[in-house]
Amino acid sequence: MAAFADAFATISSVAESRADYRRTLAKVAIFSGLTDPELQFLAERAVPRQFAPGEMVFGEGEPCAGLYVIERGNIRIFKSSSGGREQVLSIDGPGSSVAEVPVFDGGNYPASGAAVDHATLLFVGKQDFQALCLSHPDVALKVLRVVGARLRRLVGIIEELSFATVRHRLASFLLHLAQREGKASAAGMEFSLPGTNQELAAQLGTVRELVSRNLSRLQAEGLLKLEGRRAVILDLKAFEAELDPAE
Amino acid sequence: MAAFADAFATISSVAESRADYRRTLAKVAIFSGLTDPELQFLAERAVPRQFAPGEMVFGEGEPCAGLYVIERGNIRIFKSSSGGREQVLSIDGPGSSVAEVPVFDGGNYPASGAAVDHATLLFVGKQDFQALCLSHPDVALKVLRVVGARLRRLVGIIEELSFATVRHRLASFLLHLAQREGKASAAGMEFSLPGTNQELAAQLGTVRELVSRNLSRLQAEGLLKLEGRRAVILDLKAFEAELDPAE
DNA sequence: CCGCGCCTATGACTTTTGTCACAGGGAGAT
DNA sequence: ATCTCCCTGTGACAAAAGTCATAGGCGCGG
Repeated sequence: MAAFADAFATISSVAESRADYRRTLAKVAIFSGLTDPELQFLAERAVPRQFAPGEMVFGEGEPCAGLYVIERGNIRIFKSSSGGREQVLSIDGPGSSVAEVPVFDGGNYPASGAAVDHATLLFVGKQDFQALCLSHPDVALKVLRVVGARLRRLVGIIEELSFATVRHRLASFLLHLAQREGKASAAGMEFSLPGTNQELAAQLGTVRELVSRNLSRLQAEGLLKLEGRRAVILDLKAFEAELDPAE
Repeated sequence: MAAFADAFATISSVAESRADYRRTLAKVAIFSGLTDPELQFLAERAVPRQFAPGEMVFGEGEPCAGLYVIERGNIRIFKSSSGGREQVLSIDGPGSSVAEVPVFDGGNYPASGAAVDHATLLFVGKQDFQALCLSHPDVALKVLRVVGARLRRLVGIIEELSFATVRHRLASFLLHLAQREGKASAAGMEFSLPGTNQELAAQLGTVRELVSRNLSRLQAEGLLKLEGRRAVILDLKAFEAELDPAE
């Protein structure tokens, strides 16, 4: 009886999950516009996977079996050097897909992926996805749009690494952050720094110490105020001026 | 009579060009596998354009009207900084296509393109190409493969800029060059440096002087021999060893 | 042949970046 | 509480990157 109840619960939770998956998939850019049966087709084949904070989703150089759709949490895509440094390429949140590229060119993962926080992903097999693209040409076009956006971001990173100083990159990062998630307070735009200085450094392509130093310097110059992980941009204009000269 | 002869010559040369275009298009990765009528469709709509060495094909930020297929010559895709520096993203030769990405995401060109030498391109309009992708899903998949390769290259550039020194990048560049176009001579792999030091610097993401200095240094250390624009890698192993430690 | 323009090579210097070492702070576990 | 552990902040230093100025080479047109 207990066994029966367990089995029933499992079946019903599976059915429920599938419906959840379908809802999750429907929200993803590359699958928007698909009909319910098509989503159902994918949902039935999707494999859910849970990740703890910091856990690897895939490693650079590994052969690619399929792509992931983010249901919950955030995934950090990064390169790591033999010296132990990391360079973040992107951080993607719920509704994004990850690793579309290697699915198509047949190569290995060009970079590693790890969960930032506790994350739930749906894995979609390579063959299923390719089949979908062949039967639904507009899906391929949507993937191209998404990959295009990714490519633009990478070009942006190259531009910054090649032309801009760490100070510059930091200022630019903070400004974007403030614009996206900052709240206007009496003093200026207020927001909180994401993650540790180490993680910030990985996104800017530098090391912990330089982030710390440059934050201090911006504060000493009166452009920024820091209180723990809360930051306030005091002089928005000066901050923006920081971006013009050398970019 | 002369007018008639001219007109005839023009007509016949146009017909001939279209056949040429079709042959050119057939060699391009993203169009491989298309049938003759399909190629013909594109060839009839393709617009040929000639470029002098150094001439701009498109500029960063301009709206994108379509993509280019390279018939002859080489195109350099690059970003430029306000300080006058340039960062080369890729150099593509005959049989490659350029600017596929902005065709799909509808955005502007993310970087500039200029002819390296005297170049002949075929311009394919956005709408024609999108229509083709919708009617031939495998074309979209091929585009995805090409774009994927491009993305991988960009990730490689980021990795080098972020983790490797100029010396490192230069050594790596020379090694690749030697492997691709070098001839094994008595002393070692011989090849010629492409373009000026300035152009080399743009590909490595640095400035003229550092290229010059590092070349000298490699020579002083006995790894490399230079005679004008001819270079010989004397110690292949030492050169390869140069790549391991910090990458 | 000479002068001009463009390229290379190189020394001297500045700025930026990165490394190492160490002190202190705060959160959580025992 | 006190002890870890991990994070931050910083000074001192080393290495790399970039700037500026200058000298010299090479090819080309007048």
